[in-house]
Amino acid sequence: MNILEGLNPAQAEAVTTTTGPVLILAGAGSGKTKTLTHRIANLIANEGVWPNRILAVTFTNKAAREMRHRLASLVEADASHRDFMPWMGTFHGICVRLLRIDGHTIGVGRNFVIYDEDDRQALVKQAMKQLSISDRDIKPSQISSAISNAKNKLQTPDDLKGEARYPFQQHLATIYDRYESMRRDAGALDFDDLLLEAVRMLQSSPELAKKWRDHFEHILIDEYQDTNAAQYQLVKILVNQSKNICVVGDDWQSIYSWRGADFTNILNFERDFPGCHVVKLEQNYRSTGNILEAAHNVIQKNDQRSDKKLWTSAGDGSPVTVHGIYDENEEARLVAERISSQVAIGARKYDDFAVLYRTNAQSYTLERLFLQLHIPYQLVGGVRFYDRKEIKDIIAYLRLIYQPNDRMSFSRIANVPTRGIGATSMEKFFDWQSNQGLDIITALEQIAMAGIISGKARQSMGSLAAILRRLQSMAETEAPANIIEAIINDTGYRHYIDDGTPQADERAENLGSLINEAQAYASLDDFLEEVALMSSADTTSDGQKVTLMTLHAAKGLEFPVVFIVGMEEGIIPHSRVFDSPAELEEERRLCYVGMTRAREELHLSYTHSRMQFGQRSYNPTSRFISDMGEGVVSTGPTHLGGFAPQNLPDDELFYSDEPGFDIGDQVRSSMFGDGEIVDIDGLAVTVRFSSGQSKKLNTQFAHLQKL
DNA sequence: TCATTTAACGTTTTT
DNA sequence: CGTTAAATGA
Repeated sequence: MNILEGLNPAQAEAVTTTTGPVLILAGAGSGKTKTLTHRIANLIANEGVWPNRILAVTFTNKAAREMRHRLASLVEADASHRDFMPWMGTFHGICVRLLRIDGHTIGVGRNFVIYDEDDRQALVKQAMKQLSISDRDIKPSQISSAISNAKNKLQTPDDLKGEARYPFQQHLATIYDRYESMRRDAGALDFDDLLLEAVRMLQSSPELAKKWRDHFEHILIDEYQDTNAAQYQLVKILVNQSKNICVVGDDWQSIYSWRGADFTNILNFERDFPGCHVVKLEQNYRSTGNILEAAHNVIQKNDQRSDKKLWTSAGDGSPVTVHGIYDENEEARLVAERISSQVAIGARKYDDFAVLYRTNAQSYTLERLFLQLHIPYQLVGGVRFYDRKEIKDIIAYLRLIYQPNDRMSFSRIANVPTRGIGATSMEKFFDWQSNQGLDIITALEQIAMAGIISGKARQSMGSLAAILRRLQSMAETEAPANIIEAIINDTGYRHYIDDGTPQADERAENLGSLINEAQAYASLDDFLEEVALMSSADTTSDGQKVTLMTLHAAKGLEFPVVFIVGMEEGIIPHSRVFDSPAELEEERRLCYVGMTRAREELHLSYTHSRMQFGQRSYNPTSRFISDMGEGVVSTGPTHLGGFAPQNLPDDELFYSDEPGFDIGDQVRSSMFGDGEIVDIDGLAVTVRFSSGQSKKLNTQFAHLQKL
């Protein structure tokens, strides 16, 4: 049996300890996916566990897909039952499956649609309108994320109402409540509901909980450090008497606390499952010694962390390089030239490189230059394929056919392509529809006869109803790809996007790709689910291209050469975390994750100045740079020819931390009038002006005059 | 009702 | 700076 071959002793121990709780503390690059895959293979091939009785949770769909492939090739040798695969997927995906099977017990219909971030925010907006709460004082986006937070902590509107102490919280609870009833009426679940409702379902019925507890003999969870309260609760419910639960994770790589993830879940695993078997994977197979050492030195500065020391037998390798650059354009140029020259001499291929950054906005400069220099690149994240307008429109049609109560989707497509159904007609329609208690398609059919709505709109609604009804019956027999084609043709959408602009072709192409994607799915619910749960990390890498992505998106990946750009205070660590020690530690972990993606070369850069918010800003070098230690770091070129800083006046080249102001100084600004300095933070001063408002200003730009 | 213009606004990270 | 949402006029 080759399943145990090629594993080191710690990995083998993790694979062969098949009963009872197991905690695998796996450092970066220690072969954790391999261990997990082999563990599953071993359970199936050597322990005789029925694959269907195994639940394996991964962080992304891509990870699940990869694991499935590796598992297939491992087990294939003696596994005749290829169709039988373990339950594999993300928490969200698993919950969808559970809810489709048993959701009806708590009133969740089988054909629910899944709302994404945009849908949720749009619905919040509608809820606020209904409650006549102005979106000037309270931002829908703020409410939307607050609702998400509440759901991740399993809090209901009533829970919030109970502890509401400020007007905002009361409003929040009210809007949340209305949002929930509107969402239910639409037959929809949002992202967080998938977890929340699955937990609620299992908690509501002891028999149901027992059914699934008995079903899953083995549970494995990857990236356990990034589980949130709802996911944790789900795990606790599903683990049965024999406690065959195996979690893998690394608290040093926990970077999703802003999404409700709680890495103390992994630190407390031993407490939750007493007597658990702990395996530490500390041998790193990915990076060279210098990279590992520098990354280690950065993470050491955190207080909230477990103790471990990764090691490698790979040798020191080249030192980590640090480049101080003039501005973000020069930074992009440095990266581009490094890549081009290495590819030109045949030392590397384009897909050996990854450029990592903290915020998506930073990709812009890189993209522009890469396009100019004809460097092929692939952007992970950013504007997702499924976020494009034309794609979302078609998806909305599909959703409406699938779930004819989905108002959100109907609102989106009612007048797309334009058919003369305006805001007033829509309002009348919704009023009438909810009074009659009909689903949207039926209501459309009947409103034409009711004489509520006049002229053109009335006629349009009638013909739209006919089209939708026909598509709906089609959906019972036809594959998703055919339905999409029918939508594009029958609704006049194809003609609608062909508006003569240069983007018309691109849109048509996108629709073609959508049909292609859909070919892979046999049923509408599978396709809609896949679309809804698709993540940016799930974009398949294709061909010889440099990869551009955020540090977050890089989790779990590796590249021979990694650039991390924007190593500046305010970017990494991000300025929004400065007053929170816990969040600062997360930034440090994020930096650690980025650094440990590199196999052979790691290049870091920071700039003297950078355009942010359309303003030039001057950020000090990131504190993480000085934490890396001197032995492993070599300082690279600090500028490139042509745009060298020495061409510039001295006073723009260097700045001191002393802005020449003190707290309490009276100053005059040409923009805001007179005021008093109330706070100083490096080059930024906060001024309270006589008008009453406070402003944070950069002393280099504001031209404040001392009085 | 729709298209064009104008204003505001936002940038952390995403299943 | 660049994008999207509201406002305005036709």
